[in-house]
Amino acid sequence: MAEVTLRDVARAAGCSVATVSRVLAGTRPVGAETARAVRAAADRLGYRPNEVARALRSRSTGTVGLVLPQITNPFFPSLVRELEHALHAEGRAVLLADCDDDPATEATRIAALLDRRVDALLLIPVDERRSRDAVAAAAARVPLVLLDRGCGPGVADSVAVDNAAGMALVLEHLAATGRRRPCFVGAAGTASAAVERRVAYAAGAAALDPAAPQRTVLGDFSVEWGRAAVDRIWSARPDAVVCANDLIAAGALQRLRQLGADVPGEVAVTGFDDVPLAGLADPALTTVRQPVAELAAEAARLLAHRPAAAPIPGPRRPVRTVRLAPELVVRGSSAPADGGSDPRTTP
Amino acid sequence: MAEVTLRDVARAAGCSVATVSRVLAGTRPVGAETARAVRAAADRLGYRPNEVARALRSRSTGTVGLVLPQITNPFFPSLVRELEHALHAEGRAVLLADCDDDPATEATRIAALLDRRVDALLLIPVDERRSRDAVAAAAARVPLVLLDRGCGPGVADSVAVDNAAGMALVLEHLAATGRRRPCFVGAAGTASAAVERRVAYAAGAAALDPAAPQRTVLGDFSVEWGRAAVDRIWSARPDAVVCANDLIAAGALQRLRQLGADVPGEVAVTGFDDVPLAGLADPALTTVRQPVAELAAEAARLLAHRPAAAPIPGPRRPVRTVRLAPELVVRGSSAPADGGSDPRTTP
DNA sequence: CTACCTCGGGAAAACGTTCTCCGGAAATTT
DNA sequence: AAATTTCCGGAGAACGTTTTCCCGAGGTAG
Repeated sequence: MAEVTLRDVARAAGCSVATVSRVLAGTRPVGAETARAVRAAADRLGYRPNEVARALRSRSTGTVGLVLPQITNPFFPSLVRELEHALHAEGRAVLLADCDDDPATEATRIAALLDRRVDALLLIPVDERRSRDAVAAAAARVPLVLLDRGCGPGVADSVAVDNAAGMALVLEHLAATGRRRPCFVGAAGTASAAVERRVAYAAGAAALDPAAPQRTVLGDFSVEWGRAAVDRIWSARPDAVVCANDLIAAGALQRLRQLGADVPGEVAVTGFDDVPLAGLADPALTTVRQPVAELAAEAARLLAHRPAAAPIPGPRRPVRTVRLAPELVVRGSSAPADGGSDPRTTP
Repeated sequence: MAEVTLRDVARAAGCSVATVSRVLAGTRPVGAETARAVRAAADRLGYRPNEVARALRSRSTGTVGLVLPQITNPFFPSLVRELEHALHAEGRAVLLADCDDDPATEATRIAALLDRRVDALLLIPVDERRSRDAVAAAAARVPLVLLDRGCGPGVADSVAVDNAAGMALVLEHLAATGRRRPCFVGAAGTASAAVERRVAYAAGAAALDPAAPQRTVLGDFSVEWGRAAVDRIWSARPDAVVCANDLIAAGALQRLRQLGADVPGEVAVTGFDDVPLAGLADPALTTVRQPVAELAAEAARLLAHRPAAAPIPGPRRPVRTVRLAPELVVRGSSAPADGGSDPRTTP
């Protein structure tokens, strides 16, 4: 009773293994009579196909590797969730790999997944530059879609939010609510989200007021940096602190409160990503929401449409890049100083 | 160049497939000369064993299924991370399944993982009662360890924090800092963490002051419920709100602030789990830290020591239950009303 | 009546490992 | 010196599918 195989079902149904396989996989028409008998037998014995054997024979494991920098980054869980659901809906399973924010670990994990013969990889690269080689190598072996962050031009298909558009939304909102002396707290390094957001800020701020001095400080995507950054900029008394993500913003908010600053009266604070804690901060954080569900759906779609590994490494197929529109979520942390409530404000 | 197999290596090394396998798997001593030749050939060709074929033949996929209720619950990511690292360190890969907090989905996911022939399952059950059948069935087929939440007595090995001890730490701390009229905001339902925490609260509160009336309200483990709960209890003016987890506590804190209550001066608030946002709340949340790394290590250890599925379903092996000691993390939300700072306070 | 399809079904060859036999050579024992 | 053990290595059978052949029966067309 330990393991019911095709042979057992065949024996019970009084036909050959091939026939059973055909009935169950629906791979070729089979006589109605036999089909019923087979299905009955399979049912009665509680047959469950061995996915491993199937994978070996058909050279497809029905498995997708999901590689991400750090599952503890609060932006990822909801993304993982959506991806898991999208893939499971197609009958594919998800092999998860956490890279500890380390490119070397990332390379190891990718190799392990390839050894396991994943059909495809979904990958959020740790670093735009230092992840490139491993990613390019992997992309040559299986369909691969980059998520959320890019990895150099032409390396692989990718899906991400339009960071520039998001930053523009923030700046526009701040300008519309009378903020005139914004200041940017970003992340250094070559991670594409970091780069795109700081470039977009610089461009947008300059467009709004070419005369204003640009005040920008760079650290990493952490709460600690948010706290530290405030100490570096508060002396200039900005009336808005634009942060490169919600973690930074949460840290900034905390420190500003400690310093006795009035948010949003004296200074507005904005984030990026709309992670769960954004709504819980006090005041609740105005931020840019990433369309997580669409991101996941689009990634799954790209995978499905990526014709399996080319038999001969022919002319490099052009990579596809999808940019999704973000949405501004206005909350208390950027309410107009005059106290007028924005209709879009969420509790 | 698409796929280097044992045969290719054997051909290149001038020996048989069996020998190559033996050298590479170190499964039987092989002549030094041949071994070198084989390794050289494997190296030169860039041979990588096909894990799928290996799995089929050796009846072990080197894969563990990780099934959890909702990856978006902020307590899980760090647990997932630790588990992933512990398992990858043993060369096992993690198949992730998210159940959307639904027992039916959970059953589906478990079945899918079993079809994929996972070597073992790590499972955080959605619900103590409604998950039981599926879990018991799975436990009969592969080694299975329950994490964080139980699933009825004798169903499977389990590892969890000692919720009673954690709740006792909280009550003791509150009593020591002069709180006399605590009130409990818990979660209804049969999830074991919910049950254990509310039972422990009731027991502990009664022990501290048998005369005091027990004030307890029950909802679920969400921020929204935390907010709503405050409206139900604030009229009784408790001097401490003990919450069943950090999400509830975060909601409670938020609502109390809206109501103009002074935390911690007028009322202390405590949580449970020590999720990342606990430290970010204002004031930072006093809570009970779960020893996540130990939890993961212990779970991995149980898996490793669980002798693979018994060939004959012999006498039910007694299940092992591990309870780990929690740690109280005192932060601002329960600072003594007199303003005296607790030495253990963390920023 | 012969020739040619179609249709349902079986035998058996893959897929890439691991592992059990087996056999010969060398080393050890009697 | 014969008998036994040890050591290396190869042939080939699994593992449980899918898929390619091939075959016979029945139908239709020439």
